[in-house]
Amino acid sequence: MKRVILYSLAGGVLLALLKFIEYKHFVHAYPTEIYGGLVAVIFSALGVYLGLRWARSREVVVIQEVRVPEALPFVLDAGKPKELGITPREHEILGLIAQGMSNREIGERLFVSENTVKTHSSHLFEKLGVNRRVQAVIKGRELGLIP
Amino acid sequence: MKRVILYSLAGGVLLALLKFIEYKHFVHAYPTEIYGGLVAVIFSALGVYLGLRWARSREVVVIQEVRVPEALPFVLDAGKPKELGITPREHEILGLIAQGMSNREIGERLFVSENTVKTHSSHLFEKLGVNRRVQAVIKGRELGLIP
DNA sequence: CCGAAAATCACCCTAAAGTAGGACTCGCCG
DNA sequence: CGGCGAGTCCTACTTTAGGGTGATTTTCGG
Repeated sequence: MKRVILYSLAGGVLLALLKFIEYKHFVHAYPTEIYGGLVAVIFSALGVYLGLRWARSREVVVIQEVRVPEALPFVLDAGKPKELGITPREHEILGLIAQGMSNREIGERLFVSENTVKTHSSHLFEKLGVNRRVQAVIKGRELGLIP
Repeated sequence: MKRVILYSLAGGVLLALLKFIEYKHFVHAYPTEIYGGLVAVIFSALGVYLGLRWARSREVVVIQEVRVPEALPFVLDAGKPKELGITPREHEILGLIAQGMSNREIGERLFVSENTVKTHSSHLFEKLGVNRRVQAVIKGRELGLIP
């Protein structure tokens, strides 16, 4: 609102200035049309400037809305693993892979050897039809196996 | 550009109209100040309208990017990479990694050698503070670098 | 035009991941 | 009881990733 008042004042000053100039030089030398055209051009420019200003400040608000990320609720479909023949252990390991853990870390977490994790993940990849862990994560997410 | 021309024409017509009115009624009855003030007001309004129009069309694009949180394929936050010092190429490679591609596949896609892809991904991992590609995908998603 | 950043590629080495096959245990079910 | 699925673990091998260093070329802003 401050801004509006300021601009209004500026417009008034400009208007007064033009009026002053008018009486001193213009009106006596040039026809009224030119004076009118001049005023029109100047105030059009001013108006456009004001319009852009206002809109820009509004745009900031929009960007604020951008910051809100959608938190789509993950519905863990308990039936999905069964359909694909994925065992609970394989499902569990998929979850840990999706968290960026290495096979060794997963083994330590589950108290099994790295080889076991490899076996499980191999079976998992086969069932998901992939051959890399990133792909497994993508596929698992698509199938609703992991959030 | 079409829009600008159209608005210019409209402005011209309005000016002509005012000029016409002026000679018929106004000038003989009221002082020039009032005429000037009228022109100023009208063109200020016109200018504000134009300014808002232009800006609004820009605004709408932003909003539309926001309103599609689920099905956005490659609409990414263009500001984020800069904050983290991530180059366009690194950003691009992050996207391909997130699609489950191997370094070799990425190299073939981008017509560069596998070594180059490795170099980029190493720098990328360093900037993201990770050391595995799955973690890079997670981090990238958290930071809004990838959908 | 210079210099910094970016992009490209190479080489070497290690670690991690993935593939293939076999083997053992355990619990469950017909 | 015998077989089956699940889980565990192994060896051996190949491929993929990742780390480090160094070099050249492009690109771009001052």
